[in-house]
Amino acid sequence: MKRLLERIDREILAAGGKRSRSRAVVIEGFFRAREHVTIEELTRSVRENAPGIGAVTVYRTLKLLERLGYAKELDFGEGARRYESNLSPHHDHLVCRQCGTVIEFEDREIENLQDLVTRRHGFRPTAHRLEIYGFCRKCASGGSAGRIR
Amino acid sequence: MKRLLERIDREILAAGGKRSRSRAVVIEGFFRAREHVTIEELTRSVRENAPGIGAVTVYRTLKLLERLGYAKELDFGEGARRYESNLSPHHDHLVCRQCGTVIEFEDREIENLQDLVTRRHGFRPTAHRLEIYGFCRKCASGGSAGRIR
DNA sequence: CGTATGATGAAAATGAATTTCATCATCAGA
DNA sequence: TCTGATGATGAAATTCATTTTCATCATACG
Repeated sequence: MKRLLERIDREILAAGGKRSRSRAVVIEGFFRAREHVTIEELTRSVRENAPGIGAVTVYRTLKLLERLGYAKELDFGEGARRYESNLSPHHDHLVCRQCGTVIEFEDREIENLQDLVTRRHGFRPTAHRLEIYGFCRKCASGGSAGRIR
Repeated sequence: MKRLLERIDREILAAGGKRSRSRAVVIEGFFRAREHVTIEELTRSVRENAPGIGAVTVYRTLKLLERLGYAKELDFGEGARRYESNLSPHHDHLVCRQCGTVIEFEDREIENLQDLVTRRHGFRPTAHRLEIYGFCRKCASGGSAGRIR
């Protein structure tokens, strides 16, 4: 973690930025946070240690991490974005409509087929998003059976 | 088209709704519009014939069509939703980051693999979204080569 | 040190989407 | 055909996430 933070620090410097306490706290908070945090969640957790930090700084810092390639924006259609760390290998998401649980999965074969389709249309792909919405094991079987939200 | 509009009309009546001129205009406009319209686009085009129609009515009518299963919300991360008619069979999207072109594709095999993954995690799927972002043939080859937006 | 400039946070601005509310239109029953 | 209940409408107000502005603070670097 320390190495990572130092590396990001160096990249920011190299890009003409300056160090800042607040930003460091946000970055560390982000990598410690659970996967798929919202700005609001992250702001709240970061403020437990550093109460003064404004939500604006969290917004700005996550945009920065995204530009540097360390964070990825997600949108599960909840009205607010989420961010995940980009350190773990690529994966897609299963999102439970009942309890909100998100399961990550990775499927080489789906990816390969996507590449095929893309190439067939003369497209040069740069990114993709695949989300499957439904009900997780618990919610699908549980009594409150799947009302669609 | 006439049959379709009548059918929707009946469904609205059956659900306790009433007929309305404005709504009829919006619905017909929606089915005539190009795939993947934004509210703003649709409002503008609808107003060419019926100038008085408010954007709110367009919002409400599309929500209604979605509830009835005739429209589907899309989000290509542009800040505003798009809607597409749900009459044509299921498909996914290739979105060009340069010129905005959207190509639709359908791949049974990808769908099958998705079902497999989903089942493997005990999930009961209700919907999914797959979008591949990149550069279309023209933009990938053209001089203004792929700046990422 | 001193200064140029990046970073911050509060408040204001933006912009899509939704809600409110007074008014209008439609349906159903008399 | 009237008439009352209620759904639909559009303008304006509201909401809410995100972005911008701006005065101030902090950092890097000479």
